[in-house]
Amino acid sequence: MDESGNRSGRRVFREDVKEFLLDAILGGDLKPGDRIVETRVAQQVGVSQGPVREALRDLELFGFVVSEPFRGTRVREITPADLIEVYPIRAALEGVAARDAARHMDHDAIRHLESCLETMRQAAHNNDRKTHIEADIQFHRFIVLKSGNRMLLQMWENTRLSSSTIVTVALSHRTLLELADRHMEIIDALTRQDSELAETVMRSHIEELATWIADDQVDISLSTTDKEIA
Amino acid sequence: MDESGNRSGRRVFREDVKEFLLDAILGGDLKPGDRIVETRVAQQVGVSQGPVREALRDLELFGFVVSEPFRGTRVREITPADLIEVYPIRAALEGVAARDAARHMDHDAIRHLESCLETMRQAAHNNDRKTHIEADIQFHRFIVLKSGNRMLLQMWENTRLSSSTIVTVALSHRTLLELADRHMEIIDALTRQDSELAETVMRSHIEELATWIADDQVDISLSTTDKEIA
DNA sequence: TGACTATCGATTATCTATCATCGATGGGTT
DNA sequence: AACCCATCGATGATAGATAATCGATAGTCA
Repeated sequence: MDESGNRSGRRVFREDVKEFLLDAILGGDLKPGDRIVETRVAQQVGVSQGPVREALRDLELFGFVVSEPFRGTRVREITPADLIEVYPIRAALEGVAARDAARHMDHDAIRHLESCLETMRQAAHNNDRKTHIEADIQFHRFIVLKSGNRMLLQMWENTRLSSSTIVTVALSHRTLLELADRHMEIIDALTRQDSELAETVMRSHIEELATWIADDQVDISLSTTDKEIA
Repeated sequence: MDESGNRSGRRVFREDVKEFLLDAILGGDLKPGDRIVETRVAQQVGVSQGPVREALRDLELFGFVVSEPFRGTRVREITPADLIEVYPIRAALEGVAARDAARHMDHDAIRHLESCLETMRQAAHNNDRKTHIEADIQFHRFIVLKSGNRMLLQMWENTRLSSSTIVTVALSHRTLLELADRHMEIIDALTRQDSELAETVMRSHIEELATWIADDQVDISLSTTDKEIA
């Protein structure tokens, strides 16, 4: 079965439109607050308005955009207040994921995480924020995958939890190397196959991000240049 | 602002269709495995196919139905394996909700929970499963609401976590009174405004459900009559 | 009798046209 | 100059038509 889950491999246009829009949002072509006009997107992608409406609705439920009936759709502006709400959720979900994953972490799995960490370090060295973020997300996603809980993985992917990593990297004032190296303790906990420790460490790892955002919130209001995301 | 969040109060047809379908699914008119034909629903509700497609997509993302491109939509069959995956998620999320809610539980809030518990007890006495379920959901929803985390509440509502309560009541072999009374310890923990205790108790409350489902799974495969949901 | 293939009906996906809504703007009045 | 209201353009929402897809069925052949 192909990646779209369809036996025949046929895809609906909604998926193409969604990819197009996600690329634009995550790539910076569409910025927070930007209005998304259905008919314009339809023209750009080469489809009719229907699949565009469906794609936008998906993205709305995933938290990437916001809309009101008859008033159009905008790219969601993620505020520090949003992040402060999302981190307890991430901490809880990824804590459970780490707990259940700890029982399935063989040598290859640990090496995969170490590889992600090494990629983060290299990216920090090169000041390559984009690669750093992708490796960070890949690190966390792998742990959720190893938990064996498909519903948890779907929920993790279908919310904008992973996009919060993007904003954290942008908003926090830590160096990329700092952000990379703090993943080491997760690897240690998972290597020990200690479920309880894995959960505790993962929750602390994420809850600390919320503390940083909360502490920096005063700074942010005094300085707007940090809002730019690579 | 009205409940649809729209300033002018205008609603799109998608919401009407969604309510229609949810009523049919939760009310038993549409059973797990039943096929949902877009054009037929459109005719029944009195709208065109477009809003029906949008409503079905929402319900798919919420986990109530499943579909494949070009192959139609069916009501999702919730298996014990599904539940065993959902409970760790519920436990984690509602644990966090209880933790954060514990700081905001004034006297009126405690009384509201006690009222829900009393409704459950009355429903148990009357063998009224539907009212019992509704009060149970209301109980948990209120705690999530009191956490003050809007995103958590939205996530709790936008997944089918609440529908897992429906299935648990049906699948577990406990009496309705047993199911009602086990909420008492949550109220106790919240009354103490003890965040850590509240989280621990809530997680145990939900994780125990998973244990019951896992233990009963052998029984379920031997007896199909229990699959009927009131 | 079983396997294979063509056909058809049901249904989904998409397109186009049109209606409804909202916000911006300009003119008129005070 | 400020305020109010009518109008209009842009855009969202929906209806109806049509194209594409899939599964069931029937016919044919070995």
